[in-house]
Amino acid sequence: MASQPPAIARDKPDATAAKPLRADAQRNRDVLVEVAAVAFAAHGVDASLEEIARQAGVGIGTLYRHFPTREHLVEVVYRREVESLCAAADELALHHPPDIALEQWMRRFVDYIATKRGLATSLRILLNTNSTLFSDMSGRVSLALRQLIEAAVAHGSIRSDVDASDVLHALGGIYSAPDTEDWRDRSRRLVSLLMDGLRFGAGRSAKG
Amino acid sequence: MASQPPAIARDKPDATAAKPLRADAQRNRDVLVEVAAVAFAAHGVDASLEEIARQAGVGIGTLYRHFPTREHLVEVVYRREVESLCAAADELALHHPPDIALEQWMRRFVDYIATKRGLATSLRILLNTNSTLFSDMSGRVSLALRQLIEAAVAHGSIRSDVDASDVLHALGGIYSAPDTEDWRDRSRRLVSLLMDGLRFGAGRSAKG
DNA sequence: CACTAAAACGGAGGCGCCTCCGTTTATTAC
DNA sequence: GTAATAAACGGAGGCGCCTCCGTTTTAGTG
Repeated sequence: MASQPPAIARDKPDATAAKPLRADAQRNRDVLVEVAAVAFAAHGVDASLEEIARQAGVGIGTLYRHFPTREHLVEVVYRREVESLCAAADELALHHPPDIALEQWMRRFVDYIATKRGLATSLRILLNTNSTLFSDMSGRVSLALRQLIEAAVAHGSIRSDVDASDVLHALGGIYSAPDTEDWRDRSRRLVSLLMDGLRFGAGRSAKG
Repeated sequence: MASQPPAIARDKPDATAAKPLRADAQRNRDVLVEVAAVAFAAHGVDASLEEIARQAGVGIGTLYRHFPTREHLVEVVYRREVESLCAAADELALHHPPDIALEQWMRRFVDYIATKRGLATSLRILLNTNSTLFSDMSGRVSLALRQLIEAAVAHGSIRSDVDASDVLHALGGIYSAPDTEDWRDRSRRLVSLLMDGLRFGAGRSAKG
Protein backbone atom coordinates (compact mmCIF):
# COMPACT_ATOMS: atom_id res chain seq x y z
CA MET A 1 0.00 0.00 0.00
CA ALA A 2 3.04 2.25 0.12
CA SER A 3 2.98 3.64 -3.41
CA GLN A 4 -0.11 4.00 -5.56
CA PRO A 5 -0.18 4.16 -9.31
CA PRO A 6 -0.96 7.67 -10.58
CA ALA A 7 -4.74 7.88 -10.22
CA ILE A 8 -6.15 6.72 -13.56
CA ALA A 9 -4.50 5.98 -16.85
CA ARG A 10 -4.76 9.46 -18.18
CA ASP A 11 -2.88 9.98 -21.41
CA LYS A 12 -4.00 8.26 -24.55
CA PRO A 13 -1.68 10.15 -26.88
CA ASP A 14 -3.02 8.79 -30.18
CA ALA A 15 -2.81 5.55 -32.02
CA THR A 16 -0.23 6.78 -34.49
CA ALA A 17 1.79 8.96 -32.13
CA ALA A 18 4.70 6.66 -31.39
CA LYS A 19 6.48 7.93 -28.34
CA PRO A 20 10.18 8.64 -28.91
CA LEU A 21 12.45 5.74 -28.04
CA ARG A 22 15.42 6.05 -25.84
CA ALA A 23 18.55 6.71 -27.88
CA ASP A 24 20.04 3.27 -27.49
CA ALA A 25 16.75 1.61 -28.23
CA GLN A 26 16.36 3.55 -31.45
CA ARG A 27 19.87 2.69 -32.50
CA ASN A 28 19.38 -1.02 -31.90
CA ARG A 29 16.08 -1.00 -33.67
CA ASP A 30 17.60 0.56 -36.76
CA VAL A 31 20.46 -1.90 -36.85
CA LEU A 32 18.05 -4.81 -36.46
CA VAL A 33 15.94 -3.71 -39.41
CA GLU A 34 19.03 -3.19 -41.50
CA VAL A 35 20.43 -6.61 -40.73
CA ALA A 36 17.05 -8.26 -41.11
CA ALA A 37 16.63 -6.82 -44.59
CA VAL A 38 19.87 -8.46 -45.66
CA ALA A 39 19.05 -11.72 -43.94
CA PHE A 40 15.58 -11.99 -45.42
CA ALA A 41 16.94 -11.26 -48.87
CA ALA A 42 19.59 -13.92 -48.45
CA HIS A 43 17.69 -16.69 -46.70
CA GLY A 44 14.04 -15.88 -47.13
CA VAL A 45 11.61 -14.90 -44.41
CA ASP A 46 12.53 -17.99 -42.43
CA ALA A 47 15.97 -16.63 -41.69
CA SER A 48 17.04 -17.30 -38.14
CA LEU A 49 16.03 -14.51 -35.80
CA GLU A 50 18.78 -15.47 -33.40
CA GLU A 51 21.28 -15.06 -36.19
CA ILE A 52 19.85 -11.65 -37.02
CA ALA A 53 20.13 -10.57 -33.41
CA ARG A 54 23.68 -11.87 -33.28
CA GLN A 55 24.72 -10.00 -36.40
CA ALA A 56 23.08 -6.87 -35.10
CA GLY A 57 25.12 -7.23 -31.94
CA VAL A 58 22.12 -7.40 -29.63
CA GLY A 59 20.56 -10.11 -27.53
CA ILE A 60 17.64 -12.11 -28.79
CA GLY A 61 15.53 -10.53 -26.07
CA THR A 62 16.08 -7.13 -27.60
CA LEU A 63 14.94 -8.32 -30.97
CA TYR A 64 11.76 -9.72 -29.49
CA ARG A 65 11.06 -6.59 -27.50
CA HIS A 66 11.13 -4.51 -30.64
CA PHE A 67 9.37 -7.04 -32.85
CA PRO A 68 7.12 -9.35 -30.89
CA THR A 69 6.66 -11.71 -33.81
CA ARG A 70 8.55 -12.58 -36.94
CA GLU A 71 5.76 -11.05 -38.97
CA HIS A 72 6.21 -7.68 -37.28
CA LEU A 73 9.80 -7.62 -38.35
CA VAL A 74 9.04 -8.78 -41.87
CA GLU A 75 6.38 -6.14 -42.21
CA VAL A 76 8.69 -3.34 -41.11
CA VAL A 77 11.40 -4.48 -43.49
CA TYR A 78 8.94 -4.77 -46.31
CA ARG A 79 7.47 -1.32 -45.70
CA ARG A 80 10.91 0.18 -45.55
CA GLU A 81 11.88 -1.31 -48.87
CA VAL A 82 8.77 -0.18 -50.64
CA GLU A 83 9.37 3.22 -49.14
CA SER A 84 12.86 3.38 -50.53
CA LEU A 85 11.68 2.20 -53.92
CA CYS A 86 9.23 5.07 -53.97
CA ALA A 87 11.80 7.54 -52.74
CA ALA A 88 14.00 6.50 -55.63
CA ALA A 89 11.34 7.85 -57.96
CA ASP A 90 11.80 11.39 -56.63
CA GLU A 91 15.55 10.95 -56.68
CA LEU A 92 15.55 9.89 -60.32
CA ALA A 93 13.12 12.59 -61.34
CA LEU A 94 15.52 15.22 -60.02
CA HIS A 95 18.54 14.04 -61.91
CA HIS A 96 17.27 12.73 -65.23
CA PRO A 97 14.94 13.69 -68.03
CA PRO A 98 11.46 12.37 -67.25
CA ASP A 99 11.44 9.43 -69.66
CA ILE A 100 14.85 8.26 -68.53
CA ALA A 101 13.77 8.58 -64.93
CA LEU A 102 10.73 6.45 -65.66
CA GLU A 103 12.76 3.79 -67.40
CA GLN A 104 15.36 3.65 -64.68
CA TRP A 105 12.71 3.41 -62.07
CA MET A 106 11.07 0.48 -63.78
CA ARG A 107 14.43 -1.24 -63.87
CA ARG A 108 14.71 -0.78 -60.16
CA PHE A 109 11.26 -2.14 -59.79
CA VAL A 110 12.37 -5.30 -61.55
CA ASP A 111 15.40 -5.57 -59.31
CA TYR A 112 13.23 -5.08 -56.29
CA ILE A 113 10.80 -7.78 -57.29
CA ALA A 114 13.71 -10.05 -58.10
CA THR A 115 14.79 -10.07 -54.47
CA LYS A 116 11.26 -10.89 -53.41
CA ARG A 117 10.67 -13.80 -55.73
CA GLY A 118 11.77 -16.47 -53.32
CA LEU A 119 9.55 -15.06 -50.67
CA ALA A 120 6.46 -15.06 -52.80
CA THR A 121 4.54 -17.66 -50.85
CA SER A 122 5.34 -16.33 -47.41
CA LEU A 123 4.73 -12.79 -48.48
CA ARG A 124 1.45 -13.72 -50.02
CA ILE A 125 0.33 -15.21 -46.75
CA LEU A 126 1.42 -12.09 -44.95
CA LEU A 127 -0.38 -9.87 -47.41
CA ASN A 128 -3.52 -11.95 -47.12
CA THR A 129 -3.42 -11.80 -43.37
CA ASN A 130 -2.71 -8.12 -43.22
CA SER A 131 -4.72 -6.60 -46.00
CA THR A 132 -4.00 -3.03 -44.90
CA LEU A 133 -0.39 -3.66 -45.68
CA PHE A 134 -1.11 -4.64 -49.24
CA SER A 135 -3.31 -1.69 -50.06
CA ASP A 136 -0.96 0.73 -48.34
CA MET A 137 2.00 -0.49 -50.28
CA SER A 138 0.41 -0.77 -53.68
CA GLY A 139 -1.00 2.70 -53.16
CA ARG A 140 2.44 4.08 -52.47
CA VAL A 141 3.94 2.41 -55.49
CA SER A 142 1.27 3.50 -57.87
CA LEU A 143 1.53 7.07 -56.63
CA ALA A 144 5.24 7.12 -57.33
CA LEU A 145 4.69 5.68 -60.76
CA ARG A 146 1.93 8.12 -61.52
CA GLN A 147 4.15 11.07 -60.77
CA LEU A 148 6.88 9.80 -63.02
CA ILE A 149 4.46 9.24 -65.84
CA GLU A 150 2.73 12.56 -65.52
CA ALA A 151 6.06 14.34 -65.57
CA ALA A 152 7.12 12.47 -68.69
CA VAL A 153 3.84 13.20 -70.40
CA ALA A 154 4.04 16.87 -69.49
CA HIS A 155 7.56 16.96 -70.80
CA GLY A 156 6.39 15.42 -74.04
CA SER A 157 8.79 12.50 -73.90
CA ILE A 158 6.16 9.78 -73.78
CA ARG A 159 2.73 9.50 -75.30
CA SER A 160 -0.15 11.01 -73.43
CA ASP A 161 -2.82 8.34 -73.72
CA VAL A 162 -1.55 6.09 -70.97
CA ASP A 163 -1.76 6.36 -67.25
CA ALA A 164 -0.16 4.80 -64.23
CA SER A 165 -2.66 1.99 -63.92
CA ASP A 166 -1.98 0.82 -67.48
CA VAL A 167 1.72 0.63 -66.83
CA LEU A 168 1.26 -0.91 -63.42
CA HIS A 169 -0.88 -3.53 -65.06
CA ALA A 170 1.91 -4.32 -67.47
CA LEU A 171 4.41 -4.50 -64.65
CA GLY A 172 2.07 -6.81 -62.82
CA GLY A 173 2.94 -9.44 -65.39
CA ILE A 174 6.49 -9.30 -64.13
CA TYR A 175 5.47 -10.21 -60.68
CA SER A 176 3.28 -13.12 -61.61
CA ALA A 177 5.49 -14.53 -64.35
CA PRO A 178 6.78 -18.04 -63.70
CA ASP A 179 10.10 -18.18 -61.92
CA THR A 180 12.29 -19.35 -64.77
CA GLU A 181 16.02 -18.97 -64.99
CA ASP A 182 15.87 -16.10 -67.47
CA TRP A 183 13.18 -14.27 -65.58
CA ARG A 184 15.32 -11.24 -64.99
CA ASP A 185 16.34 -10.84 -68.64
CA ARG A 186 12.81 -11.26 -69.82
CA SER A 187 11.63 -8.69 -67.36
CA ARG A 188 14.24 -6.22 -68.49
CA ARG A 189 13.21 -6.77 -72.06
CA LEU A 190 9.63 -6.19 -71.11
CA VAL A 191 10.58 -2.87 -69.60
CA SER A 192 12.47 -1.84 -72.74
CA LEU A 193 9.56 -2.86 -74.88
CA LEU A 194 7.22 -0.92 -72.71
CA MET A 195 9.38 2.16 -72.93
CA ASP A 196 9.59 1.93 -76.70
CA GLY A 197 5.84 1.75 -76.79
CA LEU A 198 5.54 4.70 -74.49
CA ARG A 199 7.99 6.78 -76.43
CA PHE A 200 6.37 6.00 -79.75
CA GLY A 201 4.19 8.92 -80.70
CA ALA A 202 5.50 11.03 -77.87
CA GLY A 203 3.83 14.39 -77.74
CA ARG A 204 0.64 13.26 -79.45
CA SER A 205 -2.15 10.77 -78.87
CA ALA A 206 -1.69 7.22 -80.13
CA LYS A 207 -4.84 7.47 -82.19
CA GLY A 208 -3.04 8.81 -85.23
CA MET B 1 30.40 -53.37 -58.43
CA ALA B 2 29.30 -56.33 -56.36
CA SER B 3 25.57 -55.82 -56.42
CA GLN B 4 23.74 -53.81 -59.00
CA PRO B 5 20.35 -52.28 -58.64
CA PRO B 6 17.75 -54.16 -60.69
CA ALA B 7 18.36 -52.84 -64.21
CA ILE B 8 16.00 -49.92 -64.53
CA ALA B 9 13.22 -48.73 -62.33
CA ARG B 10 10.65 -50.97 -63.88
CA ASP B 11 7.40 -50.84 -62.04
CA LYS B 12 5.45 -47.63 -61.97
CA PRO B 13 2.40 -49.14 -60.34
CA ASP B 14 0.20 -46.07 -60.65
CA ALA B 15 0.07 -42.77 -58.89
CA THR B 16 -2.79 -43.81 -56.65
CA ALA B 17 -1.68 -47.41 -56.05
CA ALA B 18 -0.13 -47.09 -52.60
CA LYS B 19 1.96 -50.13 -51.92
CA PRO B 20 0.88 -52.06 -48.86
CA LEU B 21 2.73 -51.10 -45.72
CA ARG B 22 4.32 -53.55 -43.43
CA ALA B 23 1.95 -54.56 -40.66
CA ASP B 24 3.67 -52.63 -37.90
CA ALA B 25 4.01 -49.56 -40.09
CA GLN B 26 0.33 -49.57 -40.90
CA ARG B 27 -0.58 -49.96 -37.25
CA ASN B 28 1.61 -47.06 -36.19
CA ARG B 29 0.31 -44.89 -38.95
CA ASP B 30 -3.27 -45.48 -37.94
CA VAL B 31 -2.58 -44.71 -34.32
CA LEU B 32 -0.76 -41.52 -35.28
CA VAL B 33 -3.65 -40.24 -37.33
CA GLU B 34 -6.08 -41.08 -34.57
CA VAL B 35 -4.05 -39.29 -31.92
CA ALA B 36 -3.35 -36.35 -34.21
CA ALA B 37 -7.05 -35.84 -34.85
CA VAL B 38 -7.64 -35.47 -31.13
CA ALA B 39 -4.62 -33.26 -30.63
CA PHE B 40 -5.48 -30.92 -33.48
CA ALA B 41 -9.02 -30.62 -32.22
CA ALA B 42 -7.77 -29.82 -28.74
CA HIS B 43 -4.82 -27.55 -29.43
CA GLY B 44 -5.18 -26.43 -33.02
CA VAL B 45 -2.93 -27.34 -35.91
CA ASP B 46 0.09 -26.12 -33.95
CA ALA B 47 -0.19 -28.99 -31.52
CA SER B 48 3.20 -30.43 -30.64
CA LEU B 49 4.18 -33.22 -32.99
CA GLU B 50 6.49 -34.67 -30.38
CA GLU B 51 3.55 -34.86 -28.01
CA ILE B 52 1.49 -36.62 -30.66
CA ALA B 53 4.25 -39.15 -31.25
CA ARG B 54 4.58 -39.68 -27.53
CA GLN B 55 0.86 -40.28 -27.06
CA ALA B 56 0.85 -42.61 -30.02
CA GLY B 57 3.63 -44.58 -28.37
CA VAL B 58 6.09 -44.14 -31.23
CA GLY B 59 9.29 -42.21 -31.70
CA ILE B 60 9.30 -38.80 -33.31
CA GLY B 61 11.27 -40.32 -36.17
CA THR B 62 8.39 -42.60 -36.98
CA LEU B 63 5.99 -39.73 -37.14
CA TYR B 64 8.23 -37.87 -39.55
CA ARG B 65 8.76 -40.91 -41.73
CA HIS B 66 5.03 -41.26 -42.22
CA PHE B 67 4.31 -37.56 -42.48
CA PRO B 68 7.29 -35.59 -43.70
CA THR B 69 5.73 -32.26 -42.81
CA ARG B 70 3.09 -31.05 -40.43
CA GLU B 71 0.89 -30.21 -43.37
CA HIS B 72 0.92 -33.79 -44.58
CA LEU B 73 -0.42 -34.93 -41.27
CA VAL B 74 -3.01 -32.19 -41.11
CA GLU B 75 -4.19 -33.02 -44.59
CA VAL B 76 -4.62 -36.70 -43.83
CA VAL B 77 -6.55 -35.94 -40.67
CA TYR B 78 -8.71 -33.45 -42.49
CA ARG B 79 -9.47 -35.86 -45.32
CA ARG B 80 -10.34 -38.58 -42.89
CA GLU B 81 -12.79 -36.39 -41.05
CA VAL B 82 -14.54 -35.22 -44.17
CA GLU B 83 -14.69 -38.82 -45.23
CA SER B 84 -16.37 -39.83 -42.01
CA LEU B 85 -18.80 -36.95 -42.23
CA CYS B 86 -19.83 -38.18 -45.66
CA ALA B 87 -20.03 -41.77 -44.52
CA ALA B 88 -22.42 -40.64 -41.81
CA ALA B 89 -24.81 -39.59 -44.55
CA ASP B 90 -25.17 -43.16 -45.77
CA GLU B 91 -25.42 -44.40 -42.23
CA LEU B 92 -28.24 -42.01 -41.39
CA ALA B 93 -30.05 -42.68 -44.64
CA LEU B 94 -30.24 -46.35 -43.74
CA HIS B 95 -31.76 -45.88 -40.32
CA HIS B 96 -34.04 -42.88 -40.57
CA PRO B 97 -36.73 -41.44 -42.78
CA PRO B 98 -35.10 -39.24 -45.42
CA ASP B 99 -36.00 -35.87 -43.96
CA ILE B 100 -34.84 -36.86 -40.51
CA ALA B 101 -31.64 -38.20 -41.98
CA LEU B 102 -31.07 -34.90 -43.72
CA GLU B 103 -31.71 -32.90 -40.59
CA GLN B 104 -29.47 -35.08 -38.47
CA TRP B 105 -26.74 -34.86 -41.01
CA MET B 106 -26.86 -31.10 -41.08
CA ARG B 107 -26.54 -31.11 -37.32
CA ARG B 108 -23.44 -33.20 -37.63
CA PHE B 109 -22.17 -30.79 -40.19
CA VAL B 110 -22.52 -28.00 -37.66
CA ASP B 111 -20.68 -30.02 -35.04
CA TYR B 112 -17.96 -30.78 -37.50
CA ILE B 113 -17.46 -27.17 -38.44
CA ALA B 114 -17.50 -26.24 -34.77
CA THR B 115 -14.36 -28.26 -34.16
CA LYS B 116 -12.69 -26.56 -37.10
CA ARG B 117 -13.46 -22.98 -36.14
CA GLY B 118 -10.28 -22.35 -34.25
CA LEU B 119 -8.24 -23.70 -37.11
CA ALA B 120 -9.84 -21.46 -39.68
CA THR B 121 -6.77 -19.42 -40.51
CA SER B 122 -4.35 -22.29 -40.73
CA LEU B 123 -6.79 -24.38 -42.66
CA ARG B 124 -7.45 -21.59 -45.05
CA ILE B 125 -3.75 -21.34 -45.77
CA LEU B 126 -3.59 -25.06 -46.29
CA LEU B 127 -6.57 -24.99 -48.60
CA ASN B 128 -5.09 -22.13 -50.57
CA THR B 129 -1.79 -23.90 -50.93
CA ASN B 130 -3.33 -27.20 -51.88
CA SER B 131 -6.27 -26.36 -54.05
CA THR B 132 -6.88 -29.97 -55.04
CA LEU B 133 -7.68 -30.66 -51.45
CA PHE B 134 -10.38 -28.08 -51.33
CA SER B 135 -12.15 -29.12 -54.48
CA ASP B 136 -11.89 -32.79 -53.55
CA MET B 137 -13.40 -32.24 -50.18
CA SER B 138 -16.18 -29.90 -51.13
CA GLY B 139 -17.05 -32.29 -53.95
CA ARG B 140 -17.37 -35.16 -51.49
CA VAL B 141 -19.52 -33.15 -49.13
CA SER B 142 -21.86 -31.86 -51.76
CA LEU B 143 -22.29 -35.36 -53.17
CA ALA B 144 -23.31 -36.69 -49.79
CA LEU B 145 -25.72 -33.83 -49.32
CA ARG B 146 -27.17 -34.28 -52.78
CA GLN B 147 -27.99 -37.90 -52.10
CA LEU B 148 -29.75 -37.08 -48.87
CA ILE B 149 -31.80 -34.39 -50.54
CA GLU B 150 -32.75 -36.45 -53.53
CA ALA B 151 -33.90 -39.23 -51.29
CA ALA B 152 -36.00 -36.88 -49.22
CA VAL B 153 -37.52 -35.30 -52.30
CA ALA B 154 -38.29 -38.72 -53.78
CA HIS B 155 -39.88 -39.73 -50.51
CA GLY B 156 -41.99 -36.61 -50.58
CA SER B 157 -40.88 -35.35 -47.20
CA ILE B 158 -39.32 -32.12 -48.44
CA ARG B 159 -40.21 -29.78 -51.25
CA SER B 160 -38.90 -30.56 -54.68
CA ASP B 161 -37.75 -27.19 -55.92
CA VAL B 162 -34.44 -27.12 -54.09
CA ASP B 163 -31.18 -28.84 -54.77
CA ALA B 164 -27.98 -29.57 -52.96
CA SER B 165 -26.23 -26.41 -54.03
CA ASP B 166 -29.01 -24.24 -52.56
CA VAL B 167 -28.72 -25.94 -49.23
CA LEU B 168 -24.94 -25.97 -49.33
CA HIS B 169 -25.06 -22.28 -49.96
CA ALA B 170 -27.17 -21.80 -46.88
CA LEU B 171 -24.84 -23.94 -44.83
CA GLY B 172 -21.96 -21.89 -46.14
CA GLY B 173 -23.22 -19.06 -43.99
CA ILE B 174 -22.52 -21.21 -40.98
CA TYR B 175 -18.90 -21.53 -41.87
CA SER B 176 -18.27 -17.89 -42.50
CA ALA B 177 -20.35 -16.51 -39.64
CA PRO B 178 -18.41 -14.54 -37.05
CA ASP B 179 -17.09 -16.59 -34.18
CA THR B 180 -19.37 -15.37 -31.41
CA GLU B 181 -20.10 -17.17 -28.22
CA ASP B 182 -23.53 -18.33 -29.32
CA TRP B 183 -22.36 -19.46 -32.70
CA ARG B 184 -23.35 -23.03 -32.14
CA ASP B 185 -26.89 -22.21 -31.00
CA ARG B 186 -27.42 -19.89 -33.88
CA SER B 187 -26.20 -22.49 -36.31
CA ARG B 188 -28.51 -25.08 -34.87
CA ARG B 189 -31.40 -22.67 -35.20
CA LEU B 190 -30.41 -22.02 -38.77
CA VAL B 191 -30.58 -25.73 -39.48
CA SER B 192 -34.03 -25.99 -37.90
CA LEU B 193 -35.22 -23.03 -39.87
CA LEU B 194 -33.87 -24.52 -43.02
CA MET B 195 -35.63 -27.79 -42.35
CA ASP B 196 -38.93 -26.05 -41.70
CA GLY B 197 -38.55 -24.32 -44.99
CA LEU B 198 -37.71 -27.52 -46.73
CA ARG B 199 -40.62 -29.40 -45.23
CA PHE B 200 -43.09 -26.65 -46.02
CA GLY B 201 -44.93 -27.65 -49.13
CA ALA B 202 -43.48 -31.11 -49.11
CA GLY B 203 -44.62 -33.16 -52.07
CA ARG B 204 -45.35 -30.18 -54.29
CA SER B 205 -43.49 -27.25 -55.79
CA ALA B 206 -43.19 -24.07 -53.77
CA LYS B 207 -44.81 -22.04 -56.47
CA GLY B 208 -48.32 -22.53 -55.13
C1' DC C 1 12.58 -73.83 -38.27
C1' DA C 2 16.85 -70.53 -39.47
C1' DC C 3 18.58 -66.93 -42.28
C1' DT C 4 18.62 -62.59 -44.76
C1' DA C 5 17.43 -58.29 -46.85
C1' DA C 6 14.51 -54.68 -46.67
C1' DA C 7 11.60 -51.94 -44.01
C1' DA C 8 10.59 -49.63 -40.10
C1' DC C 9 11.76 -47.93 -35.62
C1' DG C 10 13.16 -44.38 -32.22
C1' DG C 11 15.69 -41.13 -29.87
C1' DA C 12 19.86 -38.30 -29.45
C1' DG C 13 21.54 -34.09 -31.03
C1' DG C 14 21.72 -29.63 -33.01
C1' DC C 15 19.29 -25.75 -33.93
C1' DG C 16 15.67 -22.19 -33.58
C1' DC C 17 11.75 -20.15 -31.01
C1' DC C 18 10.28 -17.29 -27.41
C1' DT C 19 9.79 -15.96 -22.39
C1' DC C 20 11.37 -14.39 -18.21
C1' DC C 21 13.92 -11.76 -15.16
C1' DG C 22 18.30 -10.06 -13.06
C1' DT C 23 21.56 -6.50 -14.75
C1' DT C 24 22.88 -2.35 -17.15
C1' DT C 25 22.13 2.21 -19.10
C1' DA C 26 19.93 6.62 -20.45
C1' DT C 27 17.40 10.26 -18.71
C1' DT C 28 15.58 13.35 -15.52
C1' DA C 29 15.66 16.05 -11.20
C1' DC C 30 18.32 18.20 -7.98
C1' DG D 1 28.44 16.73 -10.66
C1' DT D 2 25.12 12.76 -8.01
C1' DA D 3 20.92 10.13 -7.19
C1' DA D 4 16.79 7.94 -8.53
C1' DT D 5 13.89 5.69 -11.77
C1' DA D 6 12.13 4.10 -15.81
C1' DA D 7 13.64 1.97 -19.98
C1' DA D 8 16.18 -1.16 -22.25
C1' DC D 9 19.30 -4.95 -22.46
C1' DG D 10 20.65 -9.84 -23.10
C1' DG D 11 21.10 -14.53 -22.46
C1' DA D 12 19.83 -18.74 -19.96
C1' DG D 13 16.39 -22.12 -20.09
C1' DG D 14 12.66 -24.88 -21.63
C1' DC D 15 10.43 -26.52 -25.41
C1' DG D 16 9.56 -27.94 -30.25
C1' DC D 17 11.37 -28.97 -34.90
C1' DC D 18 13.56 -32.12 -37.84
C1' DT D 19 17.51 -35.13 -39.37
C1' DC D 20 20.42 -38.81 -39.09
C1' DC D 21 21.78 -43.30 -38.29
C1' DG D 22 22.49 -47.46 -35.33
C1' DT D 23 19.11 -51.00 -33.81
C1' DT D 24 15.04 -53.85 -34.20
C1' DT D 25 11.31 -56.11 -36.60
C1' DT D 26 8.96 -58.09 -40.40
C1' DA D 27 8.31 -60.84 -44.51
C1' DG D 28 10.07 -63.65 -47.45
C1' DT D 29 13.04 -68.01 -48.85
C1' DG D 30 14.93 -72.67 -48.41
